[in-house]
Amino acid sequence: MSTIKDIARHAGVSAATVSNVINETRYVSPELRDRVMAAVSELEYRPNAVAKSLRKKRTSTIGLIAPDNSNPFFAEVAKGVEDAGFRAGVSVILCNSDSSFDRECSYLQLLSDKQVDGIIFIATTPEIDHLTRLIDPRLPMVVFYRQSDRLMTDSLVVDNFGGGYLATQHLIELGHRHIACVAPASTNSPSSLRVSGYRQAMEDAGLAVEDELLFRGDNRFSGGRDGARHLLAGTRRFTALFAGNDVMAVGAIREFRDQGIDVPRDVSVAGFDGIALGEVTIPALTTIVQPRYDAGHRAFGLLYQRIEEGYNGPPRHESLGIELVVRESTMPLAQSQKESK
Amino acid sequence: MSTIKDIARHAGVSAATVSNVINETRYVSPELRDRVMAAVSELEYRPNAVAKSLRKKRTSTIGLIAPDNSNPFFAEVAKGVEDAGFRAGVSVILCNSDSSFDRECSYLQLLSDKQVDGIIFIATTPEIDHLTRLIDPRLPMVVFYRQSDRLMTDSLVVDNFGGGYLATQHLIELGHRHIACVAPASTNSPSSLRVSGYRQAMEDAGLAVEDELLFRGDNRFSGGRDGARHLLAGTRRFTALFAGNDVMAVGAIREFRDQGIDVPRDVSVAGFDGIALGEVTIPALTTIVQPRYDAGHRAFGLLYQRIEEGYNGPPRHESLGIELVVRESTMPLAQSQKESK
DNA sequence: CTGTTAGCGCTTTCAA
DNA sequence: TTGAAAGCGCTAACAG
Repeated sequence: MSTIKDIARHAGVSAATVSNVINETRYVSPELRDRVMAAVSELEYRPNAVAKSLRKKRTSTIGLIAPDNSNPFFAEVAKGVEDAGFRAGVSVILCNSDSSFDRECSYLQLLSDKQVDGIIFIATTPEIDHLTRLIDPRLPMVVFYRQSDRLMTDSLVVDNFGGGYLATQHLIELGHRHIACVAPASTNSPSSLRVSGYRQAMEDAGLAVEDELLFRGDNRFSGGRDGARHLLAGTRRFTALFAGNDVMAVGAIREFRDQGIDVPRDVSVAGFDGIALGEVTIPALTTIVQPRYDAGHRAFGLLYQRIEEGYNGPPRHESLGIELVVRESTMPLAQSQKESK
Repeated sequence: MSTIKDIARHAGVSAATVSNVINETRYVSPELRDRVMAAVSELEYRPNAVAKSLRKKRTSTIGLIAPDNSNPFFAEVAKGVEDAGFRAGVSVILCNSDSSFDRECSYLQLLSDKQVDGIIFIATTPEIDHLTRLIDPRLPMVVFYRQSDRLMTDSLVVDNFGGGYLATQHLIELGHRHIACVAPASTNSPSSLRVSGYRQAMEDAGLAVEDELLFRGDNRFSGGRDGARHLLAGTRRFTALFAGNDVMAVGAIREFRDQGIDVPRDVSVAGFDGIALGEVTIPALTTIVQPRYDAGHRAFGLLYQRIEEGYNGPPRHESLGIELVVRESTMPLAQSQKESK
């Protein structure tokens, strides 16, 4: 691998000149420019990005910390980030936290040590203030779902409470009275806010939230299955289910089916997230759609403004729009159900 | 941010000594060690990984190039890579090629410029020999699904042909005679080998492969839908479908349903990949399961042996086991179907 | 046992 | 309009 010095020697110019023609950073006479270019292609020179980073204190790399890239929701967000990054010439380091506080810490440190230009952080632990204290506060960071006044980071939030409310309200309007809920076990704000929205909608409609109908599991297909199994094993009847996210909704629907319960005929199920998968499952999922790909894009944009465009103002808190999309997994409470339960 | 020199000064030792205590790279007397440690924690010193990389010619970073991280199959492989990397202290740069040759090139260059220690490449373009010529052949690389003698890279392959054969044979054994096929449009070897396996199984059973029953679309839910729509619009009857991958299978099942065709009653569908999703769809997917997470792990392992463990031998070509898992989306050809078609 | 020195490959003053 | 020189923060000879 040839270095800038090899090119300089080969072209009979100084290293500075080589650098200047490559980066178009100051005028270089046509003759020299040509000689440099020739040397560059002859020796197949490629600038060493590590050296450049050390010198410029800029790596053109950001980190993306998310719980689990194999969950379609995070995968779709990640794709938005990667895509925006690619266009802007910045690469993204993929970090799965596995919803573990320790792993979040490790990655935060690692990224900071690697001198990334910024971090996109989909946090799952509540102690986020502690986390950010781990790293230089000047390191640009955009956090999903958390907004803290003590935190000087930008954030991208979604109205989780409103979404939970909306989904539950939809179920209530369909005539359901006994509505169960499954949500991620983590006490992280996104899912608990969704559950709060569920509670509020129930309360506003004068319906009781029965503890037995509230299940917390892990944020995967299996979590949804566990929830459904648990609910079915309980003594309380229900005709509808609000799942804290689509993946759990799909898992729950499957478990219902395995136990002879049809969705939506016997139980209506509403999810949250709007992952692509929800459009093709049978039944297609009624859910609160949030823009995943676009969220990734916007998160990157926020970061980029600080990294490249010199924005240095106060933290910004943008919010993502959500929308109730009614598909096949919910339906009006049937007369037969009303009578039997 | 303090540097190693700050620590050295603060502890009254040389930079070399600081480096040596931090990296435990040679014996340092307890006194000095303590002083260094004290300075490190007082100044909250963190070594700059970029500087270290420049010096050591090692970045502890690898690149992962895959078509699309939001496709569950690649997502699950990526997770395996990331997880193995995390444990070994190497970070992974996420690169979506979007199945575009240009983008594969860009990323290969980028990664190489960034001095990554290795690349895991899930290639989708046939011109892979050209691609690898873009970068230093000494850069460790493990390629998925391609095995080229001209290529000096390690590879991880799966018996795509055998899998396609197996899935089709399963359909044939169920009594199906008119078996359609949808597969990714790319002429990349994985999917075309799967289709070849399908063809061979048909031929071995004395069945005709009808061109009209072969559809190529994109490797997403929508590709599967397109395939189903196309097949249904055609004049040829079919009672079963082999989909080149699970995502297309799920899309196809959904489209069938939208057009009043029930799977598996009216049409049996078999997929390929074994993504987690296939266990929870309704109907659950009959498919050729390949180890996704484990594949990522193993790919990383191969790379790591070259990066860290000094392996410098000839290219290795490992293969991943596959398995036919029969679930709900396939069933014996019903008498009624036999008569009507 | 530890410190000095050189240098990884690049960019950026500064000087000409 | 260009070159020389310094230096980003670290590690690895080499000396002592």
